[in-house]
Amino acid sequence: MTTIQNMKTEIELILEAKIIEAVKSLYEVEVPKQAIQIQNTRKEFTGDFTVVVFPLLRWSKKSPELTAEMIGDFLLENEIEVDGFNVVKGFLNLELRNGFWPTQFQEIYDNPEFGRSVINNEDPCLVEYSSPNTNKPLHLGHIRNNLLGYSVSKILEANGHKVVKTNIVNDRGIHICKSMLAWKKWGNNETPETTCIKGDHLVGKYYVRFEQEYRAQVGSLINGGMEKPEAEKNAPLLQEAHDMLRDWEKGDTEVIKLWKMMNDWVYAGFDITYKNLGVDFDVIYYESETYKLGKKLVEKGLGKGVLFKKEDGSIWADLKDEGLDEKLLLRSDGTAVYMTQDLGTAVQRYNDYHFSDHVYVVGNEQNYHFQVLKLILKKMAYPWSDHLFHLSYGMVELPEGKMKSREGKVVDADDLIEEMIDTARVMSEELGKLDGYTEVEKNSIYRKVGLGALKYFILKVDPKKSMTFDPRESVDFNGNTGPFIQYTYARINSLLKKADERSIEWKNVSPGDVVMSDKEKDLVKLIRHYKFVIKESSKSLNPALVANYCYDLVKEYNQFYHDYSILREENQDFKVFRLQLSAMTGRVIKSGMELLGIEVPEKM
RNA sequence: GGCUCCAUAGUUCAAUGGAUAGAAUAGCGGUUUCCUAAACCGUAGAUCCAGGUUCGAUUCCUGGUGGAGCUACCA
Repeated sequence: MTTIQNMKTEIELILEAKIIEAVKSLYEVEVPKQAIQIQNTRKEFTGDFTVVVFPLLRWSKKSPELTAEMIGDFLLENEIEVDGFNVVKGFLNLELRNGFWPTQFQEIYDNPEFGRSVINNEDPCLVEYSSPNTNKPLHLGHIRNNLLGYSVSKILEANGHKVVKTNIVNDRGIHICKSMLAWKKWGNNETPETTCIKGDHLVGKYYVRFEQEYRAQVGSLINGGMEKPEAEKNAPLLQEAHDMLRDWEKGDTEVIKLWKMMNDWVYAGFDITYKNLGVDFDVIYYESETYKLGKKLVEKGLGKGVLFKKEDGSIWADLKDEGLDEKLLLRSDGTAVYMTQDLGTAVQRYNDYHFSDHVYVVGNEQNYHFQVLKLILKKMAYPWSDHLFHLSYGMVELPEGKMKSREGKVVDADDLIEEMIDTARVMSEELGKLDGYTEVEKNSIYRKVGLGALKYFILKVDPKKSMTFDPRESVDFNGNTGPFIQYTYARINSLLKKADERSIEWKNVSPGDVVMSDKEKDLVKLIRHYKFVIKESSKSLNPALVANYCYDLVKEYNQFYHDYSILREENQDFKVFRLQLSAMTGRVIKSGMELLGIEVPEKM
């Protein structure tokens, strides 16, 4: 991803230039920028910024310590911001003048858009996520997908990208025919209304039913002496499902009618889940519409000689030159496969939006699929194929192993959301802090906290890594959790409210000369770091960076809050500064959590 | 078999090639006449193995071991 952000006024750049100057003056060489390593000084050491001098030794031809001393001396004399330094091994720790951090803080505090960039590219970035099948309800794996997609969209926006959130609904194919067939055979005309079952769950029930009946058929065929692969292929139920798919592609009225009805049940169900999860989309594509374009593209590719046809009439892409295998694009009976649809969807989207980049949030089990998708589009000479990114995330596993949706061994999304909110309610009632609030207020807070716990638990993990979801741990609201962060926000909010109640003037006054303690300076540094975090998380499409940052910030603030008086501080300047520091921390928490799709409660 | 990814405290997660590998949780021990104790402090505990590159490797390279995924005319 490309990120444009104006960082020219940064102290790092000033120091970098000065160090280049120092080296030039001391050793008479012009060193490249890459050789200048500046990092934040680690807390154990004294100083604000640290220059790593090892890369400079080849020019200085002196020991690390001496090189550091010489550069330190030069900076002390020639750079007004540098007030002192110390050298530890090859590390030159620079100490900045007293006024530096207060000034930095005021700049940050006065900038209401701190951390965010203005839109700098009119062509949007498309983010596809969710991508459900319409044959079963959403589960834990989808939750990770949805949270990642939504959060990545927010993060890209914060970095100045226009974003179009999109969804592709896999509403056609053999999977939905399985549910349809099972409902037709054993459904007794059940509907969400007659059963009071959420539509997606009802359809899912028949998908499971199909699998059960199918397994039974395969079993009896094997008992009859058939080999397993043969039996799996020839089971009458599967044949019937395939017949149904062919009828569907032909436009058979009966089949289409059934298909529409059942899909509508599912959509109504999904809408509820999406709403509860707090995610949404700007545009939704349906494979039942894009697969036709996909088929046309395949025909076109065949005509151009980019693709080839086998004797049985199936159409393939030959990717052996690219180190991959042959890939089927159209079955011998002329029906489309997954790849056909995705080709069509991609082209359709480019025609619709002229996107600058397109992010696909899809599980890592489809790495091969996206590799192939890009290659085929490239072969077909679409220049934008280089701008497709597969945000490949790892599986969510349960402590007892993998989820298996065919066996019904899944954590259902709706159940999980409800459980989290319930747990939040129980915890909160035990603590009794919301006594006196209305039911509506309380429920709103339970929701925020329960979902905050769930979302943070999932988003704090690096997307590309597979993760273990332990229900017991996910409902923990202490430690490195969403509620811990929310709690800190609520505390800050309460503090500021008290300040206002006591008519303390703090919002728009300058605190004058403040000598910051180390703790306060650490907090300011960490707040300042937020914009780097946003930038980096956008570059790497990684919300976990934001999540872990929020935690670090809150941890730091809690220590400050514990050790320092704020409202009781007698020095007016210090009091104002600490209130502003608290308010700023709150703003960053809220902003960061927003990027994760997590709401923060005003009290809890 | 081939390709890809992963391996860090008991457990769940961190660590742009940099200083003494951080947290959380579970364990043990503390803090509340005071701005929300869903908090804070202390204690103990880890880089799969063997080489290599480097001033410096959890990070990069090679080999091994262990695990996951893909390799479907399913999506």
